[in-house]
Amino acid sequence: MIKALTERQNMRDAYQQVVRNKGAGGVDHMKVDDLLSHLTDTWAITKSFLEEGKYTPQPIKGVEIPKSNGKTRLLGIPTVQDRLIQQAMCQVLNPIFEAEFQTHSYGFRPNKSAHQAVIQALANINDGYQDIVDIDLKSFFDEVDHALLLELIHAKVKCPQFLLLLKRYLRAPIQINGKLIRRRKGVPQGGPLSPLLSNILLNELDKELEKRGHRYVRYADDFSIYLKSKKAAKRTGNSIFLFLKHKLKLPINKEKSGIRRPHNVSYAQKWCSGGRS
DNA sequence: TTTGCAGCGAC
RNA sequence: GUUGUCGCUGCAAA
Repeated sequence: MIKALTERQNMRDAYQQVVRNKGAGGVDHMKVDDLLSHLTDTWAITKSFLEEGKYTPQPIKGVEIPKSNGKTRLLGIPTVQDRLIQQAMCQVLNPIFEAEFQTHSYGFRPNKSAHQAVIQALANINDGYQDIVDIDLKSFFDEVDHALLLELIHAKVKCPQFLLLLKRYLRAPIQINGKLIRRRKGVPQGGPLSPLLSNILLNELDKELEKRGHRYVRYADDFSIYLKSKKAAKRTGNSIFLFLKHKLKLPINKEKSGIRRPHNVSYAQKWCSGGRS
């Protein structure tokens, strides 16, 4: 596994992906081949550190940005080198877990869009599932349980070096105005791996919902379950609340969660107007 | 058919 | 200062 990670082609792809984004956050505009040859020695060192489990990620930079609702969100931005390594990790993990993911999860996945999620939501309503349980996970990214996540990945990936590296990325301290702060839970919002990790954890929720035969739609941490009566919706909502709290150790924002009817499907309206339809 | 640039949206 | 994944649109070039 760690070998696949450090393969030259995988690193090349990871580099291109990192550089493709925006101003490339501190990467100078070297050509890929230049960089790779320039990295021959630097990268060899990094590579051996990765393979021997000696690599320690640098702290992530904490940046507060304003959200649309007036509050702020804390980003955790890894260094360019760590973004590159995480991207490479993402590329080897993605195909493994993509095979596991359920069809009604739409966030952060290749060939899946918010628009498709809306179509599915409307289809559920059209089929008579008109009582909708809407659950809002409280600052989901910041609450992810490390042990649980590592356990889920261990089930599919046995390579100890890879798991150690991943653990170190999860535990990397965050630096806010020069102060280093330890992190005991959560995935940094800003790391290339984070969206995939969030799906890996919430895939357990998907599997539970599938097992119970529910109609549902999930887009990242935002999801709804579609039932045929208010009573069933209430019961399911409570049950899933307990599942999330105990099995996945995720707190729920009770004020923003609840049961509603299709005419105020807020997110569908948002997606319809924004994402067209 | 494909690639490069720019922008928009979701979380 | 501002990161990330995914999706879409537009333009340009062969």
